[in-house]
Parts: sequence; C-alpha cells; structure tokens
Amino acid sequence: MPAHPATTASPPLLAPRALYLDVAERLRQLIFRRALQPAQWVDEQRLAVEFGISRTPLREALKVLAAEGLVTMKPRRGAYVTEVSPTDVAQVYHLMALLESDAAGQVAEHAGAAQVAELQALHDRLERQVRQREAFFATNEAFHLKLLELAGNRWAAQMVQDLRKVMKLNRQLSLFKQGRLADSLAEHRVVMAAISAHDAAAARAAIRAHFNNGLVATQLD
Amino acid sequence: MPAHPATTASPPLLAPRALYLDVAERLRQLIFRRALQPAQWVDEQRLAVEFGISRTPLREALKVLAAEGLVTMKPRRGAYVTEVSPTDVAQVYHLMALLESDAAGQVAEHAGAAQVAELQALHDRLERQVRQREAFFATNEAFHLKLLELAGNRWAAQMVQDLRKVMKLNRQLSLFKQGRLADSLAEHRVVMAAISAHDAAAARAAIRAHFNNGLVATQLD
DNA sequence: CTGCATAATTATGAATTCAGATTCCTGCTG
DNA sequence: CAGCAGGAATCTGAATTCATAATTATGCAG
Repeated sequence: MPAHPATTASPPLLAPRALYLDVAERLRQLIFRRALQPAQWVDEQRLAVEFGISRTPLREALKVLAAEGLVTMKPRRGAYVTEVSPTDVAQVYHLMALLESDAAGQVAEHAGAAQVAELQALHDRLERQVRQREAFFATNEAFHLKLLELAGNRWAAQMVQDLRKVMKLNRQLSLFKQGRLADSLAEHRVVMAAISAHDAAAARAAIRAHFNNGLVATQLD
Repeated sequence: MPAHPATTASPPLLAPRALYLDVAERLRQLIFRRALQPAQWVDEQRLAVEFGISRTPLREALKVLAAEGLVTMKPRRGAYVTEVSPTDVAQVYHLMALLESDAAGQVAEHAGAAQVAELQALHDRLERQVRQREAFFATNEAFHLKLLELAGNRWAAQMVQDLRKVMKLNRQLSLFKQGRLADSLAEHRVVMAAISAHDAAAARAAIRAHFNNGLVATQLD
C-alpha cells in the first residue's frame, strides 16, 4: 500500500500552471516596469537565457501577449512592445467607462449585503492608503476587479482586465498625477454611496465621471 | 495626407503572414463548422499531420485561441473546445449590445455622408439577401463590423470581433431561427434610419433592441 | 469475477536542431 | 570618400527530439 502524503493533492503538484503563462506574466511585468520600452524589439534569445528556459515557451507567451495587444508581431523580425498613442488611451478609457458603469449598475441593482460589504471593505482600505501610492494603486485595481466580479459577467471581467493591461503600457497613468489620488478617492466614495443605496443610475453616472476624470488627468501637462 | 510610415511597402511578399495565424484561422473554421465540437479534446498530432505541419506552430495557434476564449487549455492534458452555456450567451449578447450601441451612437453623431453611404450599401445588400441564409449571415457580420470601424475605436472593434467568434461556438445562433432573418432585417432598417437621421439616442436604442431580440430568439424552443 | 497494482503506450511540454531570411560588416568600385 | 555588392553572422520560424506525466492495458490477488 503506497503511502500517499497527499492523496487530496490537486492535479498540478510541481507545475501549478503552464510555464508559458508564467512567462507571459513575467514579460508583462518587464513591460510595465519599462524594462522593455514601447516600440522596443524583444530579444527572444536574451530573455530565454535570462529566464533559464528555451525559446519555445517564450515564443508561445509572446503570441499570447500579441493577442492581448501588449506586443506586435512583425513577420520575420520578431515582437515589438506596443506603443500606446493618446488616442488609444482615450479609446480605452471610454471602453472601461462603458463596461464598468454597466457593471456598477448591475451591482447596485442586484448585489446583496454581503457583496456590498466586500466592496466596502476594499474601499475602506483605499481610504487608509491614500498616502501610499503603490498600495493605493493595487487596492484600486482590486476594487475595480471586484466590482466586475460581482456584476457576474466573466466576459466583461476578462475584457476589462485586458484593457487594464494595455493601460499600464502608458506611463502617464492618471493615478500618478499630482492630486489625482485624493480626487480618485472622492469619486470612489460617490460610487460606493450609489451602490450602497442600490441606485443603479447614480452608480453608472459615478463610474462614468470617475473614468472621464481619469482620462482628463492623463491629458494634463 | 501623411500616410502611415509603411503603408506603401508590402512587407509580406513570399510569407503573406505568420503560419500560426493561418493555423489559428483554420482551427476556428473547424470549430465553427463543428468538425471540432464543444468540450471535445483537440488532438494535436492528428491535426498537425492533417495540416502537414509540425506540432510547434499548431500549439502556438492553440494558445492564441485560448486567449480568445475559443479553447481551454488544461495543464498536461491539452486543449478542449470551449463550451458555451446559456448564461454565457446572454452575457455575450449583453456586451455586444453595450459596445455596438455605443458605436452606433458615435456613428450617428459623427459619420459623414460617405460613411453613412458605406453602411447603407451593406444594408441594401442585406435586403436583397434575405432569402440566402449564408450570404445574409456574412453580410450581416460585415455590416456590424463596418459600424464598429466607422465608430473608430479599434479596441472596441477587436473586442466585438472576439465576442462574435465566441458566439459562433453556439449552435443556436439567433439568425438560424425560423423567421428571425426577416425580423433582424426589420430591426436593421430602424438602425439605418436612426443613423441616417444622425439621431444618436435612437441609434443606440435600436441596436440594443436588435441584440435583445437576437438573444430572446436564441432562448426560444 | 472484481478490484487494484504495475507495466506499456501515448500525449503533452519543453529543449534542441535545422532551414531560410534579415541584418551587419567588409571591401571593392566609381 | 560615398555607395553598393557580396558574404558572414545573427535571428526568426518551424521541425525534430527528448523527458515526463497521463492514460490505457495487463496481470495478479482476494
């Protein structure tokens, strides 16, 4: 009788998930941190050595990033980090406003007390992190993703996640602007109030205003 | 007009485009034609032989389809064609309504006469093809994509294209329902009228109604 | 005959190898 | 000295090979 230390173990023991997905995530981080800059050519060989893997999974990951819009594949000359124009930024903000305002409306209408509490908890954390830019950034993203999750449309959630990845390509993120953090927080309060009051129209309007202000912030100076 | 840097030169002479993209398209066709059915395992080796290629570009293509949501990768056991539940169908219709109604509003507000004429030409073709299911289907898709193109948001256009791919996974497409073609055409007339009149609110409402009716049609019988 | 352990087969995931195209360098020519 | 031709080096894209996990088949014990 074989002694099974972990018969309950989930299918992936040593390989939690596919390597190419890990590599894709590492590449995203490099791109977001500007270790790979917009328009820059992606050196497959160098990265494969750096990651300690072969080019095969790296190339698979690059194709996923290409489908997400983070890189562009040029035939016979490899992958290039996508450049995001001001027009792109405006279009992506517009779409995020569209998708998230719809989600906020749904949540305001259908969310139960427990779900609203989940959102409120994230919002409260935001209030406390207004002085910590990085933490605020992370919690802000968590809040928006939770909103999408509560709305219950997995396709919308996936889309917004992809759009957020693209936005991170843009150095001029609104949250990095002077005074924007406090403004953003104030706008979040309005969103939370509308959702708590189950006022769908107000929630939609608040989210639209939030994203519109965010877009305007990126366009200043 | 200062054209884009490299619009004049045709980069792909002998290599029209990347092989993995061709393979991805062939796989999509197999999936849409039910040669690969929902929940079915995708046999890499068989397909590689069938396509006369190695498994490498095939696996790259599968990763792209996974990012699009057409297949699901299960670690250590390959790719499976995505199953689309009735809930998924409803969610995807909702998103297409959201994105396209916004696009229709933009077009109604900002499109010039030439652009409206382009749409009208496609609509006129639809009117003539009401008895040819396949042709109607193709022109219908062309109309919707043209609408997105005229709205000018490339991210929205890409999203709707991906959503349409997912919808094709569903055998119960509304256009295949009895009497739905004629109804769909009537709804398109309302959309065209609103756009021609540059009535954004009416255009948005017409598109929403169009998709809502389409969703309801998939849910009947 | 049923159920489980073990061996053989098969498939996935990744590394390696190979072919062909592109780029870069060198040296020649005008 | 500039510009181009030719060739070496480099890189992409794809095939092939290899290791390991999963599946199926087989045989044995109860």
